[in-house]
Amino acid sequence: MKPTIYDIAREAGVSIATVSKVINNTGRIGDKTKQKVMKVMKELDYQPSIVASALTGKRTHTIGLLIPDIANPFFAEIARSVEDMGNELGFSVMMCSTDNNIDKESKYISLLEQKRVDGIIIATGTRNTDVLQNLLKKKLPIALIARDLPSLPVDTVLVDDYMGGYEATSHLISLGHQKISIIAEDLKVMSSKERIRGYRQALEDHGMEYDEEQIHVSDFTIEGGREVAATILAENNPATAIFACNDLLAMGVIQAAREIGVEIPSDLSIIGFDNTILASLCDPPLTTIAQPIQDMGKQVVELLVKEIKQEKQSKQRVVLMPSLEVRNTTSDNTKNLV
Amino acid sequence: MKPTIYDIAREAGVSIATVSKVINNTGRIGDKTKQKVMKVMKELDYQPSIVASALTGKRTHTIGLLIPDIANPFFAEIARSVEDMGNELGFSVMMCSTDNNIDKESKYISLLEQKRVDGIIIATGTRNTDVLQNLLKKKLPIALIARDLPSLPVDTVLVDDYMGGYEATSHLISLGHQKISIIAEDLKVMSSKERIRGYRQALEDHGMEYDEEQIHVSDFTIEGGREVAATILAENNPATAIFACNDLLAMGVIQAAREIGVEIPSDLSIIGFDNTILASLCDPPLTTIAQPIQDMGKQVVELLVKEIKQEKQSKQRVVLMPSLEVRNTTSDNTKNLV
DNA sequence: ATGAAAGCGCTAACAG
DNA sequence: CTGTTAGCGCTTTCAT
Repeated sequence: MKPTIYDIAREAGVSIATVSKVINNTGRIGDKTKQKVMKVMKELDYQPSIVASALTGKRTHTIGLLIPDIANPFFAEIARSVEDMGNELGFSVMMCSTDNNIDKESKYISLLEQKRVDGIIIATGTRNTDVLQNLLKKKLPIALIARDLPSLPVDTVLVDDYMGGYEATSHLISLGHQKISIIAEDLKVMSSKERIRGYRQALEDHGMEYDEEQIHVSDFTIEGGREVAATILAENNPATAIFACNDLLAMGVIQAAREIGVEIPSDLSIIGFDNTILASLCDPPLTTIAQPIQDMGKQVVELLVKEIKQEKQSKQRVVLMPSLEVRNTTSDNTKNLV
Repeated sequence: MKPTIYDIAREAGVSIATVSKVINNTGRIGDKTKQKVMKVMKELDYQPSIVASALTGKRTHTIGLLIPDIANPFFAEIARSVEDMGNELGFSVMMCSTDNNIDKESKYISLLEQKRVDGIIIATGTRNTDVLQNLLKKKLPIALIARDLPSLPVDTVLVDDYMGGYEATSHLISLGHQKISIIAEDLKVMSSKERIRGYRQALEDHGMEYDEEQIHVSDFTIEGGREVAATILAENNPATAIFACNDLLAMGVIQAAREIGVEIPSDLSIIGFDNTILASLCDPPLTTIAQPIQDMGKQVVELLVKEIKQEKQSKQRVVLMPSLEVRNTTSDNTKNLV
């Protein structure tokens, strides 16, 4: 069996209270006893049980990370930065892929509560406000990343989606495109709405017409992007540029274009969003709006941990700026220059 | 405060033992009391504390997953399948990215022990046999995925790397390539050795010369692949085909080739290993050796959980077959046909 | 400076 | 069929 605090106490000839104190470096213990206890702990390869410690009201030092899918490069990258920062601050992270499914989400959250995690970071897109509201009531610290729920008083870290949408569209416009389609993820999700708003504003600022018809909705899969793009390209007088609201969608657009022989970027310009590893590897490399993933992950964890340690009273929203990453899927709209 | 078993007991007018029994569905309890208790649990939104339950010797229903990097698509995909299967069997997974760093690995393992995880799945590549040996001694269930440690009696799920190396090389040979380089991950790691052995055997079976000079070593990063490939392509009479031991490496090779104007596949054929999402998205799409990731993840979890539940006595090795996925980075070696 | 003891929320005999 | 009770390993007053 694993040695317990009793074994250490016995072996060191002290009480368990003393051992506990040296473990936690609390109270006052003589230097000799301290050394002695530490020595015994080493010898017996003793590891305090976090489970037992948590039962007495201390933290579990574990946080939950709710994301749509860990196999999605964008979220995998977020997960990595969350894990790194969490680890640095002494927290392990439990991963929960919800597929944006409301049931899975609830189930996972309930599970995390049972396991008494110290806090939860949420990146999933469901508009599951009730469950979150509930968490809030229970005082379970939560923080949002890459996701916005303005109605909820929670720490949030995200990119300025409106700005991103604006920049993406402006880039396309500056290249001479007159008909620009947008493929959004989900009209009900805030970030999606904001990107569309940015798209619209850019159009209007440049005196171009905003046409509802050009708004297409898909999900966050390659397949989804492929299908929608196929529809768009099959139109009579198809758009010469497509703004895909995430890189995965953009991959789908590239595939769809390739399938019907549409050249990128000469026949069709494409811009994505996220700047995942895919953007630099696909063919041709994708022009996209970059999110500062590392920074975002780092900041949510910091916020959440402060919340956990009750080192702060007010909730915060930190909005980071996205940036345009020009690669090879966008170019002058030569067709219209003829 | 969260309601405890005492709250339920009081509210339902029974003892905590009774409540415990209805929670775990053990012992015999009258139907009425059962209903009553369940009703109260619902009303108070009671969730049994897994922490407390674990302290009494029951499982934590949590497993650790040690991988080099969750942001690496191959491991992210593994993680997803592990998470899904784990979830299905009632286990949460804690993610641990070690960067193949021996210290991080030890630290994470120690942490997982403290948190009393029920078992650990290991996919990291360090030859950290001591730590594992230790785990084995402590009877902590562990299982290996995509990784082989023949000296250790542990459940293992992997692909036949030798076969994969053989197929990859044979494919290249069948295309007429006479000079084939291989970029391996780490000569000390079993899977790497096996892939090289397969490469060598294929060469010999086809009456071709095996040349140590053609074995190059890198890591598992794009950058690493790029650098090594640059070296290879800068040789006097460079290889006409490269077998990159993982997809990431292959991405680097593609980049290196592009940088110096070497056409793929006409000037250079490339084959990867893993068949991650990258393989289908890069440009040109990568011919590669596919690992049945879903199946692998599913099977390790099953093995580990059986081990945890002590439903099996003997350790097992399951070796799955890889398969060749032909895409566009390999073609006839036309040069030599001239 | 150190120890005794109560208690965290739950499980598992053992009684009744 | 249900309740009493003794832990599980640790933290935390409160004495000494």
